[in-house]
Amino acid sequence: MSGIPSAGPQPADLWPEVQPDAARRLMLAGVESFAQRGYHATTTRDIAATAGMSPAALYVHFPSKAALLFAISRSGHEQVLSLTQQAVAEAEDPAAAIRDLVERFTAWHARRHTIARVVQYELEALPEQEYAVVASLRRDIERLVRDVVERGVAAGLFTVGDPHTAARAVLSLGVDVARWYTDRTRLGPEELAREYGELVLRMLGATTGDGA
Amino acid sequence: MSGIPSAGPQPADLWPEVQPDAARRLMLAGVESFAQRGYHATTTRDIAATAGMSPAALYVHFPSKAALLFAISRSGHEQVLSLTQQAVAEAEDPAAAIRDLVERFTAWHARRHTIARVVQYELEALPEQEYAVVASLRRDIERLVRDVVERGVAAGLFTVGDPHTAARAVLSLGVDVARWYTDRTRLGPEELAREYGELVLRMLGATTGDGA
DNA sequence: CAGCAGTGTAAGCGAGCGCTCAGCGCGGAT
DNA sequence: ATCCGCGCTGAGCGCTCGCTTACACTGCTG
Repeated sequence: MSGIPSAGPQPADLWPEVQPDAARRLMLAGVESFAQRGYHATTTRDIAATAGMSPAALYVHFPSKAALLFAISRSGHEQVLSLTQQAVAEAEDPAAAIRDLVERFTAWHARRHTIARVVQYELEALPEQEYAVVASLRRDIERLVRDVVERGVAAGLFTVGDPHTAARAVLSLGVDVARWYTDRTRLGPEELAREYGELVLRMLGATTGDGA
Repeated sequence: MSGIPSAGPQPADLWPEVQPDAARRLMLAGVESFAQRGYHATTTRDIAATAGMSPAALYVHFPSKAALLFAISRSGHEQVLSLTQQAVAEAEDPAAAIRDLVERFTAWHARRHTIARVVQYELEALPEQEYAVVASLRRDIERLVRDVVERGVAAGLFTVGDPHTAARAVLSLGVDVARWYTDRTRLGPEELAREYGELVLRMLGATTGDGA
């Protein structure tokens, strides 16, 4: 998969750009802990221990436990937004855009289910200002999907009663993957993604079935 | 606050059978607090204050904060299971069963979105033994849905690649309603439910479209 | 009237929380 | 050789947490 030795379910190449190596290890440890127990049930001692440091080391790199969550959450949301934008930009028509979007969105939530869990389910633990930043990113993602669905309906490619609700359903399907997907799930991220792409296109009443 | 029957978003008739009135008020307060802030971020003082009592009063009716969560979670899961069973029992064929099931499941998660949030997203805060009880209820629900989808495929009513994944998707759609639905959502629970029923039948490639 | 079970409270205990701070080791520049 | 500053630690502060205890009030029973 990755090319670098690695081993274990933890994606080692997640934030290659995050500078002091210890800061990256803390983010990794934070993701692991927040995903497993939730933000509020995780102690700074948990995170530090997972990262192999003393509790005080966290505060050398992050001003607070909440700031660590924010770094993880913002980065994750930016990844999802960018992946969504790419799908829409590269597709030739709304149907292809939706298929590509759902496939990438689903595969990301399955492959990165640990981060995805934090991104999707721990955002309400963020302080007000930080919450506003990720809420804005989330609105961007939602608007993007809604626009594609509406363009598809306008072009006569989709037949749905309420485009707004249909767009919600499309995102719901992908988001919820983060809740139930584990490393032991029978289908791999790409297989699941392809399956979900099919399901969503049918759900939207896409006239184009398969084709190239 | 209450006293008078209903008014407000809080369903006053939720647990009419729960015996000492104060115990029911504590469960109501727990639901409200757990849904808003999450189990771990909620203090026993929060719950008591919302219920209009002193912190110690909680321990007159429940042996622990976790026991209160369990009472809420088990009751919610039992409601969902029973509503799912009814839909399957009363339907004439798998297509009608799925439509009815999705409609009831979705409407419940929308109308009771506060409890649904606790039921779907706070179960991992339960102690091991209590978790096992609700996990068993959840497996029952999943098996029920999977069986209906498989019967539909066997009868040639549905066309899906992988019934197991399709069943997951059906439940996902409904569960995720608890995450995003609010009292300010444009569509009411029943409207949303009907829309979702349509979407799911199309997603499963149901040959029967509408009809009575 | 006494006795008692059921329901509630004020006060506070021990533990663990997020976070701080004085200081230490070590690599690189002087 | 010395010094500086970054990365990190051990110790611990102040606070809030879940929960307990001792006690009070109410209404029912004999």
